[in-house]
Amino acid sequence: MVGAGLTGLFGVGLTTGEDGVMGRNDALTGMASVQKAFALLDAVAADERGLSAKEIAAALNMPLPSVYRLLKTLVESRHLVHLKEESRYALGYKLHALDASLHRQVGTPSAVARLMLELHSRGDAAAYYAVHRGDHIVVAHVVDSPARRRITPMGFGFNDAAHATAFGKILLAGMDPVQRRVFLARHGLPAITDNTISTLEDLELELDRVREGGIAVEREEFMIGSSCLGAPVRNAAGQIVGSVAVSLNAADFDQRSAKIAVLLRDTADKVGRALRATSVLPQRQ
Amino acid sequence: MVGAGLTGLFGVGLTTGEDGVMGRNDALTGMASVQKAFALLDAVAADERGLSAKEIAAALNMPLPSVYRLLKTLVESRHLVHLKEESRYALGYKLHALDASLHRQVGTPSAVARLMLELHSRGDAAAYYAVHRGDHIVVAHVVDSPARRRITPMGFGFNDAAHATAFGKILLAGMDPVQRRVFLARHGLPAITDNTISTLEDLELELDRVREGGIAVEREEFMIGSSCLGAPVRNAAGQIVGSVAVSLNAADFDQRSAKIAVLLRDTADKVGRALRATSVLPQRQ
DNA sequence: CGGTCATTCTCACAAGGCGAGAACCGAAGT
DNA sequence: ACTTCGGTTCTCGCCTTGTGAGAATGACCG
Repeated sequence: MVGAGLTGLFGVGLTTGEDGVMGRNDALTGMASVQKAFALLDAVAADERGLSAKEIAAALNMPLPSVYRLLKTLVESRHLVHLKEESRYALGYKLHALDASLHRQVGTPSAVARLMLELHSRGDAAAYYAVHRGDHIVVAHVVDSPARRRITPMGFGFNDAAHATAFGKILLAGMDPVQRRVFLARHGLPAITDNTISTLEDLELELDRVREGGIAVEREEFMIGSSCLGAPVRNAAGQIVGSVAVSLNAADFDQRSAKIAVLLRDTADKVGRALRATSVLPQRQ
Repeated sequence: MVGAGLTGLFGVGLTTGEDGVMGRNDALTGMASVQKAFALLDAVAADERGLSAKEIAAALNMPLPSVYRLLKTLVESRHLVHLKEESRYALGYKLHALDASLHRQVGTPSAVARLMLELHSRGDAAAYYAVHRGDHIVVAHVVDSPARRRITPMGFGFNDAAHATAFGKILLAGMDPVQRRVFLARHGLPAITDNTISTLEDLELELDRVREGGIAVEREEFMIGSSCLGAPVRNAAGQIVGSVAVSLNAADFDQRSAKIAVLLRDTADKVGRALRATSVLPQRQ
């Protein structure tokens, strides 16, 4: 039972005896040792200060020699570091390099980053830039500041609550009906707050409003106390390839949404132009 | 010869024939499959847009089925994503999560982050916070802005040119002689620019000056056109556990170094106090 | 010098990774 | 509808290589 969360990743080999049948029920993907390596990374990442070899062995319940073998490999490749004086293993700097590459691949051209910075200061609000990537919707760039914090769970990366965010609504509104249906079928419409739109009919109506107004509104549908506005970024063909958004607290929202909407549309247009300029032709959906 | 850089990682199995003896000459660290998984990640990371399975197979020269097996595992663990519509594989969001954990582990308490932000704006310069981690010197936090760019290669993470940076000199000055000798033996004193201190004697003299003045100065020793100032952060026992620094362009440096030095000392003291407050007792060297 | 603890080594076993080839699948092309 | 083609998955023996108990090494503490 100990560490079931982690060892569960393997699906076999725990209770090493296990005599029973346990036929081919394991829909497990191969590369057991690779999976273990990543499970180890996760285990180390989970602790604020890193783990000792013994702790890792316990967490993943593997024998110590195996843990050391993995550790050696991971340290050598700089995905882990060995803090010798405290005999602890912690995450290595290679992971930072990989994250930097990830950011490069998700790709916010510097011109767009500048525009978002401008949006942040002129709009006096946390600013977001979201795009399609594969069949996901991802937040590619965020600009916030201590004074204007972003909505915390809405940082860089994959986002699966498109129906409850302004940028998500923009991108959904731009998808063709089939894709949208597939997308929504995969993600469902979980009710994040009491205000979250959670039926397909309501969502389609909302998306119609978005298409008409050219602006997406989200009122405490993702987080109570925060509301967002978003505008579409279009490629040369007029397809929606991205979205620019800001988040405001509920009070600000009522006072400033009109002005913000103008600013957003302006920014979104400029971003579109910037994208067309940098031949980084953004993938259509 | 193709892709030698990557395949070289394995050290075997390239030219698949290879008949010869090929005894136990490989001082290779174990876990071949794990190494391959990470080599694959690197290969994918290297390309701006990600790679197709076939391209990966070519880059690593492995047979296709093996590549697909690895890909499946990595996609499943979210370290890669499969961009189906372009049949490409690119880096996944798990890498961002790992990097976030790395930042947590390197650990800049938010109080310190605030102080650095303040240093950045009051000093009108890019600000750095560096600490010991294991037997490395790492930049734990950087605050810069379009107006006051950091020195580009000096971002978050492991830094191996301590002798050519202000924060490096501070931390070196605080190490005990034995550790310092070991550290310098490992890293050497590469001449990054014409001004880099590159003999042990000169460096020791410089470190004496640092200890006397309580400030480290670096004048275009790391990058022509940029100079830095650094001050020590001490723990309750008075040991140097970190360093606060700023970079300036050469012109600014001459005009403003006196004022900046005062500001730096002040910030470093406050950081020290903040660290003592948050019981995140920083590891001594 | 007798503990404990972290790390590495040894070695025989067999799990599991390997790779050629074929099969499958969906998307054009004709 | 038939074919072609590229991408992806499956099959199936071979044998590399990962495995784990246990012992050895070595640093450090008392």
